[in-house]
Amino acid sequence: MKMARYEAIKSALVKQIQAGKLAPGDQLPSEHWLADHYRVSRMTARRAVTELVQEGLAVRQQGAGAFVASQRATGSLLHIQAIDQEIVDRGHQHSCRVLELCKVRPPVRAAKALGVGSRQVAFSKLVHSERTSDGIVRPIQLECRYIHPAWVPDYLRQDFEKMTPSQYLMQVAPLAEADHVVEAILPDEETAALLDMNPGLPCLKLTRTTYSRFLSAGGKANVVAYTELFHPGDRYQLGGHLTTGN
Amino acid sequence: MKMARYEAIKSALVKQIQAGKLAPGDQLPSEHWLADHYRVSRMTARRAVTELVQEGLAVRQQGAGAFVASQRATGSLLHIQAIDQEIVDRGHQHSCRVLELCKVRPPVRAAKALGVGSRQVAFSKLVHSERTSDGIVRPIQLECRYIHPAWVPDYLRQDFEKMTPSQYLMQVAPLAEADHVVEAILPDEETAALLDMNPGLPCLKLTRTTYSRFLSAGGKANVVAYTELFHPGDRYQLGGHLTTGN
DNA sequence: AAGTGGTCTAGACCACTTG
DNA sequence: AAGTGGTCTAGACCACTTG
Repeated sequence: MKMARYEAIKSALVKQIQAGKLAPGDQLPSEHWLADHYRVSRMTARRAVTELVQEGLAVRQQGAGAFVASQRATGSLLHIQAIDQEIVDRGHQHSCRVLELCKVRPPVRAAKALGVGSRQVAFSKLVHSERTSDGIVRPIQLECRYIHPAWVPDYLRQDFEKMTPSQYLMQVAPLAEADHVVEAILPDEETAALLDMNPGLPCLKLTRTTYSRFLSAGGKANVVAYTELFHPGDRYQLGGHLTTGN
Repeated sequence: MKMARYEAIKSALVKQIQAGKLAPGDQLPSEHWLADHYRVSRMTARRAVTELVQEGLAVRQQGAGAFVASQRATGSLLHIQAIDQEIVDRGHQHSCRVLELCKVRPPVRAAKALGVGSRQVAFSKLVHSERTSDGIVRPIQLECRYIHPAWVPDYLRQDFEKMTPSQYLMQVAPLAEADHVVEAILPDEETAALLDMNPGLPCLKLTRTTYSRFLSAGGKANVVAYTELFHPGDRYQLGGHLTTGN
């Protein structure tokens, strides 16, 4: 197992950072110096530094140099998946039921996120259920989604029991980004009933604002959807494993 | 504003992917072909492809080629920060109070995560509070942390009102990764009291398992800490913005 | 055997920051 | 003015996958 030369340089630098010889804020050796010192071309030395930057261990500033990144506080990442995917990944069966699919005047928070003022938008309300291997079916997510009208003229004509709104949107408006907010709330009566849960027990609520990869052009907004997702607290948890540092 | 040549190639490829001319699974033009076609060196063509891969739009397979990545389900990421950082970022003041700092026999779930059997481990229990600009101080997080004994012999001698456990651990055992689980729960009486919240109102609970970047060696475990974090549901939400794809 | 990506060279010019 | 990173060239050899 031969180590690439850029990897050797990189791990030498990592070692110095971990040993504290290079403290946060300290300047790394310049790419030219590394190239000389390790007798490699600058492209190779540069790659070592580039990977440190990509891994969040260093930052670069053109004209000035590369510096050891300040230790980030326990910054970690949580991966959020589509609910149907999540259920399938657990080895269970997903199904969903459409409760509403119509035009509505959105609540203020949704109208704000979508930037539609007081115009009407497409709205869908679904319950996603999970069937475990014992055959038990239980609701796991209530999805309330407000769609920017410019983006999805055909949204209201879809059959979301066959293809989830999330899947449909992915096709017509490839998604690039999403904002998420996670909260613990007490469900209102209707939500508790739809999720088949004891009122008084908490809900995990996700609020998602979805953006498209296509840049906004010609009056089309960049925000595609504003979605509120409610989960029974005793039946659903959000899990994630991801690396620290950037 | 001149566009770099690798960026031009990259955006040409992105356009073809978005237009559907290159569908998921299709092979991208080879780096050699791109170099010829755009009259650039292969290093430059390669960089264009490399960035597509890093952005999750393509995957490479040595010897075979690069291929358009399959559209992922709405996978998005949530950034989780250390609480003190989060409070400071909001422009408020952070403080914390140590409730317990001792050795304990950990609960089963913690013992399992740490891999310590029935041995004793270091334990800390803190309340983190936020002081807003109006001078109001309110608890925002209850932190219960179990520490693998092999990793932090001096843990129990620290003054965590000066430096948070998270900051301390970062110094002695540089963190690489963390598992997170997010739940909505009802707090028990003690937790509700410590967080100064109405019992009956929900808590946002984060469970974090922290790993070190240093590989396990000589019997030292790789898991550094198992932590449970409780937040008042009406005062705290987890927010995050991040790109999709990968 | 031919094509592909993975690594690497030994230069070059440029934009930018710093003393 | 000197040093730094940002981009780029025109090659090379290698490891790997595919027909």
